[in-house]
Amino acid sequence: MGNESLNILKKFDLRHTDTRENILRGFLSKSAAMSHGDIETILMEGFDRVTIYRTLKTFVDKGIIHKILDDQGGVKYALCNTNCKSGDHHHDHVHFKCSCCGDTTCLDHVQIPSIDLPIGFKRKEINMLVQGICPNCN
Amino acid sequence: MGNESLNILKKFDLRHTDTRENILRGFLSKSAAMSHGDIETILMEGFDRVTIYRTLKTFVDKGIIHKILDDQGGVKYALCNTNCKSGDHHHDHVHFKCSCCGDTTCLDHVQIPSIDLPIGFKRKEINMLVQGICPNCN
DNA sequence: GTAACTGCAAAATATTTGCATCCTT
DNA sequence: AAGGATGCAAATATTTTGCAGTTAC
Repeated sequence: MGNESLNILKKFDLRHTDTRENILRGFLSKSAAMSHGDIETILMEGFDRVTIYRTLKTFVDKGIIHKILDDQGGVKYALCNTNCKSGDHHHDHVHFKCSCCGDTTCLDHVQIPSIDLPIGFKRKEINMLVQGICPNCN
Repeated sequence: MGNESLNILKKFDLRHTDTRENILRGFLSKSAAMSHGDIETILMEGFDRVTIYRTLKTFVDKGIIHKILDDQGGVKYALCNTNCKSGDHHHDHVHFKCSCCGDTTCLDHVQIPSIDLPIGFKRKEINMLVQGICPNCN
């Protein structure tokens, strides 16, 4: 068994520090995506804003977490489920934001449907954000 | 014929001012979405940053333009093509961002495909952002 | 020991608010 | 004339950068 967050840090060749371990623990224990503010909250006092920014950046770069944007430009982060590698994210799943509780989640098993683009357009990556009501609020 | 931007202002019950007319002219003459910075550029000097913010907000509220976010959270605006009313936008089309030239456009004729959500989720609104290469850069 | 990581200060950016003045209707 | 719109200053919010000190390996 061992400590899941430690394993992740080791797997991605990152040093083990308190901030990193706690942030990872937060992600592992919560299914919804977290904003910078959410993370500040779970860390309580004693952690530096800047360190959080840098930690999140590091995690995104390594492919441990990915950025999620809502319709208003709000930034959140969530664990990468599949095999994302450094600088190479694969997220062809849908993001869902509940307009009631505000939680944003990755619908890992919902594939983004294919789409017919007009002539001349070449698709590379698709992001899809669905807004509505989640099961908890329904 | 007359002045298109004047007509729009009249239609939406807004006063005719230089800033508004010029910003609208900008939108009408450009097919790609514009960021706050883009607008500052086309207006050249003599216009206040704050006024632009307020003008854009007014236009969004009235349903003249809509906000578009790219994958990095960049904010752009584009004219509403269809019949959007005050506080009630209808944008079931796809947004396309060219990773080459950076232009973001509304693919008005591409409908967002329907999607099967897991049980318990209720869809309200869907946003779709496709990234790739546009015809101009292809 | 050394490179990586943190924490603090400060800079750079982005957006909002208050208020006096000016302009459209 | 009157309310709406603007411009300036300043407040907020968000993210980045520099650097010295600390820590994991």
